[in-house]
Amino acid sequence: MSEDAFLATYDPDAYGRLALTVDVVLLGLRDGRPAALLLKRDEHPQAGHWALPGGFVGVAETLDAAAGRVLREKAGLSGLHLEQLYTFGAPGRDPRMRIVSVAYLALLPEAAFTAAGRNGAGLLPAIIDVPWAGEAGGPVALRDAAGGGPLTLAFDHADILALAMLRLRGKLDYSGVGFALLPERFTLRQLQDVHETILGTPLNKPAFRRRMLDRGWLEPTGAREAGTSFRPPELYRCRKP
Amino acid sequence: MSEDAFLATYDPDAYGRLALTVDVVLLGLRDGRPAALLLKRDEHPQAGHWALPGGFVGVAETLDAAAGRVLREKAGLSGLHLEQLYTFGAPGRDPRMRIVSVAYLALLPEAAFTAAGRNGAGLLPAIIDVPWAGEAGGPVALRDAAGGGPLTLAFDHADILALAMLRLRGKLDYSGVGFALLPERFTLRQLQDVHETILGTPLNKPAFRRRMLDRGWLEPTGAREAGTSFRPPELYRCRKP
DNA sequence: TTAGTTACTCGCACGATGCGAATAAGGGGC
DNA sequence: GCCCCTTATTCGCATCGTGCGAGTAACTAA
Repeated sequence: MSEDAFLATYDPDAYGRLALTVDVVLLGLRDGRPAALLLKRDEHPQAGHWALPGGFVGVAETLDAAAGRVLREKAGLSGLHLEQLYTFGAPGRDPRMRIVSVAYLALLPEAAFTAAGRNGAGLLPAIIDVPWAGEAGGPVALRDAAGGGPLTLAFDHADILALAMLRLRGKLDYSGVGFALLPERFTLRQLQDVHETILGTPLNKPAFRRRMLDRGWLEPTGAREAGTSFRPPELYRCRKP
Repeated sequence: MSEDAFLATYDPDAYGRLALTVDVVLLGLRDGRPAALLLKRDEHPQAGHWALPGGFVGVAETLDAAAGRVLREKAGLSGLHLEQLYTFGAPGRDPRMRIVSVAYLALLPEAAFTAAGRNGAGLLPAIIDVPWAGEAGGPVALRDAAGGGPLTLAFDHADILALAMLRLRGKLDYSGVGFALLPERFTLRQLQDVHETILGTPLNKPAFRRRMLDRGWLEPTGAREAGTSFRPPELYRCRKP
């Protein structure tokens, strides 16, 4: 049998049905803490629970494209840093059927984060409390950024979020990923704040400064931050992340 | 409508059909070079081409379990280091239909690698030539470990293999993953050989030694390697990887 | 016992980093 | 204009990890 003949008779259902989704962790900073944007499920299953924005993968759609579409449709955002995180496929993770989910991590600068939380899409900013130090990993706790009440997520989304924090911590200091959490132009202090917030550790200022400048990823703009009542810091731009 | 009622009427085909597979990169060392075990496809599509061992994910099967099953059924191996790598889902990657593949990385100690290459399962050991330095990433070249002829892989399996090498290089020196390429007990020289082979760089012996011992992952066994015609090196065991 | 080979250790140089202190620069009050 | 307050930015030093050459130790074979 030729390959063409084989393809003509191929039965797509021979190996059982399953569905594929993407779930996107919308991560940003809020009040000096890591935070994520959550969506209240208004359909079954688990209607009324908080969850990561997600959606089914279209049959002719790249996984990256599906994640980008979710970002656009559910949060009205585009052009963000977006990377694949991990694929979650435990058989019982969704009661509908076998649903395998490719998790993505999206990083939002502070302005985009607060804007997305207010644009009427129903996205809830939730503070992420990371109880472990370094890159030990483990569960994280969530609470409403406004109210403070603890939140529980639908499905296995808490695991996804925890993995996102772990991955971000791991990549932060060797991979310019931190710039994705800052505006186009930023000060070294802001960059340090981002790192301290994600890592959950205070960092030494001169050492951090030196390390970042020695990396060669930063480009001074010549401009300085306005509106300060003290010496205005230089604004930098990211060159290579 | 209650959640139960919703689930009873849920249509699993509402979002289009696709299939999910796992593909496993069986990585080991051969003659001081990184190598992978490949399988000749004897069914369409791309019958006759070399490919990574893989299989469809069972409908009630964990992704990790599916990867373990592939390892067992196609290579007769179990108990190996196995980790999820990345999920490949470009729409045209398989001509049959939309097939999304979760790639796994399996690491084989040298003995398991040579044994699996000979146990009649038809696995071909292929040397991996990595043309890039450090963690730059990019395509890798494959050639038959016996003959030397260059090999081309089916589907996008070359991309998967290249990513596996990149990931392995990145994780090697901070994550005890190198021990998975060694037998239970090994000498420091063997460990250094593994690192040099994977990284593609010669390493300084005293520095490597000191670094590894300071990590605290190694435990001296008190025994020494036998059969040498010179001073026998101490055998170590891995404690914490 | 000696030669030969490899395991293992020492000592030093150098670069990266932690860290406190000194200096620079702007705004606001006077 | 001058002083004070606050933060930015730089300096100098101690410390640690690492690269590296050379030395010492241990074993086999002859």
